[in-house]
Amino acid sequence: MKRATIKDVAALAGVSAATVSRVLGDRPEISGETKEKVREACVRLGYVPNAAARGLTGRRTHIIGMVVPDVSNPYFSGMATAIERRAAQAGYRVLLSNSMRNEEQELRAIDHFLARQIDGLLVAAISPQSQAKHRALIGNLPCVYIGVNHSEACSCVMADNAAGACEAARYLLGLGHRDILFFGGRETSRTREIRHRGFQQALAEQGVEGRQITAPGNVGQLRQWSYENALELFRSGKVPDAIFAFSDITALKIMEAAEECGVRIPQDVSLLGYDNISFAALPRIDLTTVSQRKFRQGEIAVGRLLEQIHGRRERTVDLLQPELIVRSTCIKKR
Amino acid sequence: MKRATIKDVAALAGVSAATVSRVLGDRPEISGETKEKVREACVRLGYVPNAAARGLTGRRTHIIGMVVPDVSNPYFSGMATAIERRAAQAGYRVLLSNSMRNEEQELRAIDHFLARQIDGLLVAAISPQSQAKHRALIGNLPCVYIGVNHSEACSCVMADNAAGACEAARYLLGLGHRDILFFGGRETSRTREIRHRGFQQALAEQGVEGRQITAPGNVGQLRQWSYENALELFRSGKVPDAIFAFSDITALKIMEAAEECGVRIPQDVSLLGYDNISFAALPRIDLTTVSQRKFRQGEIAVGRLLEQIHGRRERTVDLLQPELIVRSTCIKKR
DNA sequence: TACAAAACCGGAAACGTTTGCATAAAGCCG
DNA sequence: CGGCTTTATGCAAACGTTTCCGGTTTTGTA
Repeated sequence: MKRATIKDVAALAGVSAATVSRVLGDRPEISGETKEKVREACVRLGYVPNAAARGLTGRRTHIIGMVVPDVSNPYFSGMATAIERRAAQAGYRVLLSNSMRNEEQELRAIDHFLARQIDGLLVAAISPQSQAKHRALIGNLPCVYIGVNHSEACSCVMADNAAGACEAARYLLGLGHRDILFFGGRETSRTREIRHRGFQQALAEQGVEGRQITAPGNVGQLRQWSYENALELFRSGKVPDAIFAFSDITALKIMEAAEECGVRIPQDVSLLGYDNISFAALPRIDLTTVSQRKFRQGEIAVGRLLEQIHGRRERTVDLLQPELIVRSTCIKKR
Repeated sequence: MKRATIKDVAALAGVSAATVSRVLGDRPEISGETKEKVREACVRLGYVPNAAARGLTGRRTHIIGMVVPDVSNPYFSGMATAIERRAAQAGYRVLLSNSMRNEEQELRAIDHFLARQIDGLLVAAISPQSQAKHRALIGNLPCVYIGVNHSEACSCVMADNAAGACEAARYLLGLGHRDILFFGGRETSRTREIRHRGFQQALAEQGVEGRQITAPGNVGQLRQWSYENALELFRSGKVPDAIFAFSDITALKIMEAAEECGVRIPQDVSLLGYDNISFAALPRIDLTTVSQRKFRQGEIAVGRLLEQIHGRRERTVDLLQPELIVRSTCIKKR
């Protein structure tokens, strides 16, 4: 039950392999009649070109690689869907890898992808150190970073985290809160750093000082950490006016801890998230948050990558403006 | 900046290409000394074997294909993570495709995958018709179906949906509910059919009759449909004792509609979901549901697929026992 | 009608591996 | 020390395409 090759098709159609190849490429130099015959032979044999052989002749493989920390995270799974769809439309397939926030795994994945002759790479790097190491491997392979970027030389598409955090913090200030706590995220996370900077800037404008609590870089389960530390916070009694959570997932964990401790949101403390994952919109949650437009990010990233693959080599940077989504977890300070 | 080939390595190490190939395969018939030399040359040149060429020689590509309806659905994204991880551990990469519940896209994806000489295929088929069509394409390529299966001939791993639904329905009956509504899912969905069958069976045991509301097969946004129809249900005033939702996502939409209509859960109506997606565990949601153990499913699926790839050709069927997760959305009937 | 230009197609090399077969060197036995 | 087995390596074919370079045949033009 071996698969038909181009030679089989050629034999059946009574032409040469070269001709078949040209028909498949829909090149102009063959007669309509021959094309017909060849196409017919193709379907008769159920012929499917062998991608490996194609890749070998030095041309496109039509595969792009994508490495993210974890697709089961709604943020990345949303992006992944958008990416896969746009890529498929353009005739590209995507090879997936989860780095699980592990530098070695991230590098190994990229290495494997390179061996596969991928045409381009999309990566959500876990750290600046890690990204720096990619560069050596990648060479001048088309590549765009998604979500975060730590290099002046790389193309990227990301949300303007500083602006988003700034806008959100201003909103909190506008509601009269002054004791605002920035909660969560790994201290090594660049994204956290940027959001925190936007947050600080907004506070500084009003001359108020902010607090923060961050997770050590090496915590395995950030969710777990968030829950435990929120619990501790609420039990300590030093509950702030408002909490600016690093992410929606973090915010959800904070809610959970609050529930546990009898702290009411938003009556006792306002809570603001970041990401606008789908569950934030549920009535029972109804979390005020900032939308990163991950879907759009994915689409743009693929678009930019394809541009690069097709020859455009300048660096591109797309900064999407995040949007504050006001729901019910933040209210005016009494 | 061309990549180094095996010949370059061979030249640098002063051996033949064949020898290099054998070193890479860590074959026993070469001397330790030569191995050293070759390995050294490899790192010096930053050599990475060309996977296309490897695939061409008729051997393994170490790629498996995975097609699911939509990775942004938490059910599949959880499974995808598990799959990718297990596959990576075994040295396999995974090519991802979303069928978006579209038969043509599903088939096209499989076709592309075949052209890529994948070693095996994991698919969550969208319908029996669709799956029947795969069979012709796939031939005897290793393949295991995940989540659903409609063919006696295919290997598969799935949760025992009938048993899960049955157990859940018995639980509802045990709480004293008699007017129980099975809500949601596409009428064309085999999974829905099976869950509904389990549900009916449990009811039949007690001699009670069940109602059901299903979505037409062609609705685009099932979530939207669920929300609207739940709204309609609650507004009609014909609120049942309990609702058995086809999935957690559906249940979430039902909650949303209930909120909107002032119907209280669980005081006015008990609600039970299915899937145990992560958000079901949040205190604000705290949905009673059935766990499908999607993570475990993914792991087993990869395991079975690898077995097939490595030669074992009998059909395997793994039916995981689902687990009822009791939370707070179902209470005793008043 | 003759000849150049187009149009169409085949031959063969090339892509980077793996592997069966051949071969050379080395070790073993008596 | 001569034949024989082992061990270690090289040669070359094969995998399925694409594409360059020509070679026929047809068409157009004078």
